[in-house]
Amino acid sequence: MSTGKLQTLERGIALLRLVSQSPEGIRINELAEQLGLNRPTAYRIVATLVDQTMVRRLEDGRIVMGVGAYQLGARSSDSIQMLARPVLETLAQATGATAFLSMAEGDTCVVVMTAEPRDAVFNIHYKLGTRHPIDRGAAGIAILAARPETPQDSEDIRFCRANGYSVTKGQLHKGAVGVSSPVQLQDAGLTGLEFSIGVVALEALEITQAAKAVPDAARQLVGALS
Amino acid sequence: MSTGKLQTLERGIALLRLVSQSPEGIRINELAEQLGLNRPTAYRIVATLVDQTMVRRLEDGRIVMGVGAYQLGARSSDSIQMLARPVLETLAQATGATAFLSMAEGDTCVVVMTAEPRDAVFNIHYKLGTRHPIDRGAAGIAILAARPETPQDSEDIRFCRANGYSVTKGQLHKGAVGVSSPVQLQDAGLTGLEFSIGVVALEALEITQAAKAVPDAARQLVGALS
DNA sequence: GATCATGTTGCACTATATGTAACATCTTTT
DNA sequence: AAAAGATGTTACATATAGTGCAACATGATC
Repeated sequence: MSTGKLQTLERGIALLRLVSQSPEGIRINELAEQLGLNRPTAYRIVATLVDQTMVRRLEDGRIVMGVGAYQLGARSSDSIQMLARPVLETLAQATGATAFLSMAEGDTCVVVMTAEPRDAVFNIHYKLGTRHPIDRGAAGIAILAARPETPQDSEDIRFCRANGYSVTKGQLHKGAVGVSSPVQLQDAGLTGLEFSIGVVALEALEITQAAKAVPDAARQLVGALS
Repeated sequence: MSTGKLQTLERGIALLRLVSQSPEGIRINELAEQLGLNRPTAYRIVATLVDQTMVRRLEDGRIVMGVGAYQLGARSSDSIQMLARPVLETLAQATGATAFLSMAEGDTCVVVMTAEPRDAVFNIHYKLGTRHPIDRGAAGIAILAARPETPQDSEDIRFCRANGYSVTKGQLHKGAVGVSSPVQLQDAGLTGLEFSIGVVALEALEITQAAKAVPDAARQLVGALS
């Protein structure tokens, strides 16, 4: 193969992905099978990744993610935030409300980044790192709406799926209104990362306007990340 | 080479590391130079990693971390927390105080995980994701103490470096006492990831006991992560 | 005590990654 | 405006690096 992709590296990353999807750990045999490699090959990839602290082996041989991967992720979040920053700023300006980027983590929804409008007299300060149950608040609803339909989906979720944005009033805080859209990274071939972007404000929020600006911002972000 | 490590994969990870240390992006030429590869080789590695969304290329060619890396990191944090959990639980039980794991992020210090003592009447609830300036509070001080000495180091930092743990009273909250130790991952060959572990309690905290238990927990955690 | 599952190493083969050289753009210099 | 320099990218021949087979080691299961 002259130019093009490096097979060994591709396999290594693929293996890393598989490990990351197995919080309880995964065995070499299973890795080999799932990736269509033979055992020795999988073994060598694992050995290399262990050496680099990207994965670790538990006492019984199971393989789990390592500190190195965590480190890379922490650093790359900076890079992502650099991209998201302008989108959030614009959104905050356009709507006059506090813009946020949230992310699913298990059954909770975490605030990853926020931007506040420059020239508003009052605005909501949405604390970084705040967690809510994923089924409450506009951000979580938007993320749920991006998942495959289920019969138990709430009214809010179905609304969001149909219209491209969620609206919630007072679900997280009395008097607070939120509008949010999923960041559809699946469209860009990314699965397993669930973000939503949106705005939150006092009841004065102009929903009609936000209902345009928010999905727009979501699309922009997908573009920027792909 | 019969057994042993896979060169291509090693190089790929090394490259990924370098990129992660360059928030503003890095050029192929520089990657090649720093890693001792020739340009085509670096190019092929980058092409492969781009394909896997581990890195992205900016319009002008610079290379930055991608969403894939973020994803892996997010997942591996679960795995790390699984390891840290028992250490924190034990620490909380032993001291009767709320135990925490914190991490440096720029010039702030973030609470990553906590454990509360089972049978205490009162205990402090330390909110996940809380951020403080890194130079205030026991956790941040401990992290600073693990860094190379500087002339500007505060009294608290020097104390921690000398004794292996930091003690602060009321720096973050009136009446709250914190004891913390750095998680010395450098010893395990990991650089760039700065954690500290510790406890926080009302003034009643038995500092002598905590001063033993906390550094101990830190050592355990280093062992578990390496 | 035999069979199976899992982790690990040796070895011969060749597919895979490599380095050299060359080409394509795009800047900067003269 | 041509020339020289960066930078990104592709072609091709070579040999090194990765592969698969087979075998061995260990522990679990029957």
